[in-house]
Amino acid sequence: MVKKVELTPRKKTILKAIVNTHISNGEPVGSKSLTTNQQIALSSATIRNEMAELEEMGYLEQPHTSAGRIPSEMGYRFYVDNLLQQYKLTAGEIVKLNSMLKAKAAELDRLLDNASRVMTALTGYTSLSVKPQNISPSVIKFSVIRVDGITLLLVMILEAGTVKTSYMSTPSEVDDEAALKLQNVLNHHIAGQPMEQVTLPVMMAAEREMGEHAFLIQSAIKCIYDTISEPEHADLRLEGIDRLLQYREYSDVMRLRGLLGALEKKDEIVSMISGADTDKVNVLIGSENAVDPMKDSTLVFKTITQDGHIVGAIGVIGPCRMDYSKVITTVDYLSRSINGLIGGALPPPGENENDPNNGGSS
Amino acid sequence: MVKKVELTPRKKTILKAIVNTHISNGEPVGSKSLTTNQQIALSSATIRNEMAELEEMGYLEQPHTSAGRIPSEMGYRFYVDNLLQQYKLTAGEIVKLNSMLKAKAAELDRLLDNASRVMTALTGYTSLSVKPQNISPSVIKFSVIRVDGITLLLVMILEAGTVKTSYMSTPSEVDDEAALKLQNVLNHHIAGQPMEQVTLPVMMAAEREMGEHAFLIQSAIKCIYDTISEPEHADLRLEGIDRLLQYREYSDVMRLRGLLGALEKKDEIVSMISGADTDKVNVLIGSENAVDPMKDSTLVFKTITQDGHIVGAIGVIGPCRMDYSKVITTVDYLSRSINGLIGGALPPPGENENDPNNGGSS
DNA sequence: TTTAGCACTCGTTGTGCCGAAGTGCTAATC
DNA sequence: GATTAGCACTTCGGCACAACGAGTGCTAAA
Repeated sequence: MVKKVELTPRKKTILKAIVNTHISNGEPVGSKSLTTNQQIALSSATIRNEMAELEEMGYLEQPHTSAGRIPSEMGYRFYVDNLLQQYKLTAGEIVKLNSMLKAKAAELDRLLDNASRVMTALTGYTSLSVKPQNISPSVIKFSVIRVDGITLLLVMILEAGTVKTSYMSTPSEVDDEAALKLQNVLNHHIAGQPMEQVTLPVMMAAEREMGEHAFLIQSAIKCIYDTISEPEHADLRLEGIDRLLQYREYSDVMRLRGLLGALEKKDEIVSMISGADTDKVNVLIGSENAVDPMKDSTLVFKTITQDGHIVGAIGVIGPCRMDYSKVITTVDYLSRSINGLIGGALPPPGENENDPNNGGSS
Repeated sequence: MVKKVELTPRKKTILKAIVNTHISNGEPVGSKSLTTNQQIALSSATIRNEMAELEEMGYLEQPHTSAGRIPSEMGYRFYVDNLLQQYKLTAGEIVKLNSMLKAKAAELDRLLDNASRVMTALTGYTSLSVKPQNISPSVIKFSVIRVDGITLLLVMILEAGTVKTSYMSTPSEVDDEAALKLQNVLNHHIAGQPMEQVTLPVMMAAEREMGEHAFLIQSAIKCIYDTISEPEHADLRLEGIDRLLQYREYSDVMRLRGLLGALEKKDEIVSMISGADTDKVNVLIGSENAVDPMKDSTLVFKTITQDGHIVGAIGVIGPCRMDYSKVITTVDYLSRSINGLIGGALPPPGENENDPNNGGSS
């Protein structure tokens, strides 16, 4: 049923027009409504024939006999891959984007949240931001701060610059000197290696070096372990959920519920995103999404990387009939900006340089 | 129309029965269906009369002439204040609650998240957790860690034990000694006082003490200021939004959208919660909620306090016909547990001691 | 004071009908 | 051969209408 033939330019024009109008009004588009289109100087009958062929080829679908056509997933895919017109951010939009990012926000957390908010505001879709868990990262540097007699604060600087802190209770009183000692020993023996390699011999060496305060090592290592290897329950945040409801695709309660339920399973989403391409905007249309209740939706996202590691992602979720052009551009712009701000390799995008680089994925 | 008269015991029983059955099935309850109730050995006609009077008094409403009655907001209020039967957490539920809390989680953030999750799981309603912003807290103790030549990490221990960190770029190379110096000076001059009191003279004194590294003070103070006085954009999190959709109250898309939209305005919700009573479970029924789109919903929450300050809150949001008994008990149990864990004055609740202490609020 | 009975109300459900939109196909036209 | 006009056909959505049922209020009897 689906023949893989190159589309004629005319078919492309028609397909593009169909997708565009369907995206904007959500209704099946009929042959007649296309005759008003400037690009297409054809009668409705001709268009009907072309549409029939496009359907034959798999790019269009008909909800029922006497309705217009809507793009199939394959149609959207083709549109995204080949027909997308470049969206140009307006000056106002760029100002909005930048002002959001300029807000004192050196920390990734806050950057992601801000980005999420502005994405929702600009695109009108629900947006998401992800901070994936670090898989047992190693600590670059320790610092031990004595809070009071029996409480220490461990500060851990992790690989990507992330900072974690954790309070640690000590079995007995410790003084500043002991804290400093602990700090030195931790930096000496533990820092720089993944936690799996902190084996018994390593710990014993550390204890030896601690001298009379050896008892601190046990608690400290447990504390470190708990802090950095905690699952961090895959932080996924949604912003603007109410936006979903403006599309009739989600007025079916069961479908909406399914989607929301799926989005609650944050780990799944996060692992999906973590496995994606890091160098482009990923567009997962309909059943390209692994999770079943998302098969009616489209997820557009791009990862944030630092030193080659994925440290997060931002994206947008909405119906398949999505303003791809605008969404992709926005996601791309923001992710580049963030990458730039956190000191990644990519420069922050200039105001005129928007190259979404949207490649297919399925 | 609403006469303030004491209800007869029989009226109470009937009202209670009505609320209970309406809560469980969501439909208007008719006089006949109540005759099967053991507590009420009356004919439907008698019950009808009582119901008519209860409606007269304002406790019940009739969606339309030939439907049963549903509780009015006032009915719910009375139910919550006077008729609520003690819900007894089952052993299994307590296990669930505790296991969630035992998970290594000394940090409030994680505690709140966990609590939220388990609340949703146990009650079946959407739950929320709030971490309000600290209004310009003062730093108890500073620690300065030299990351590399031109980067320092400031660690700030705030009043309630919260730890904040922030990277700070230095204008020129600094060594360990300078970092240590900065730490001492910050602890000496800045620690312990609210940021408003860090005035020019204070800063100058600090700079004087810094000697050749005086230039660090400016950046440091700006950095501190940015970090601790940042609005922290009122952190409100929802868990289990999909749960909302199982109630027919929210199958009306516009209403649902309104509610979700309102919940997106996190600041409003947070400020509402921050202004609430700290020593009991707050129950805001329908129009007792300040925000308009929440007027069809009920919000049950309790604040988490530490040293008398509100440091967070957990709660549940759902339709007015909510399983108040279970929800209130769960929220109370969890909030007490958390208060206990973060070292508040209240002891964590024992397994048999559930005293929700639900007072009216409007 | 309670209850049985009955007329009444009103929402819900199911049915049939009609119009609108849009198609596919055929035959005429360029 | 490609395009177009015309027409019969299909399907959905909305509307009116009737039948039904649940539940009430009221009256009169127990």
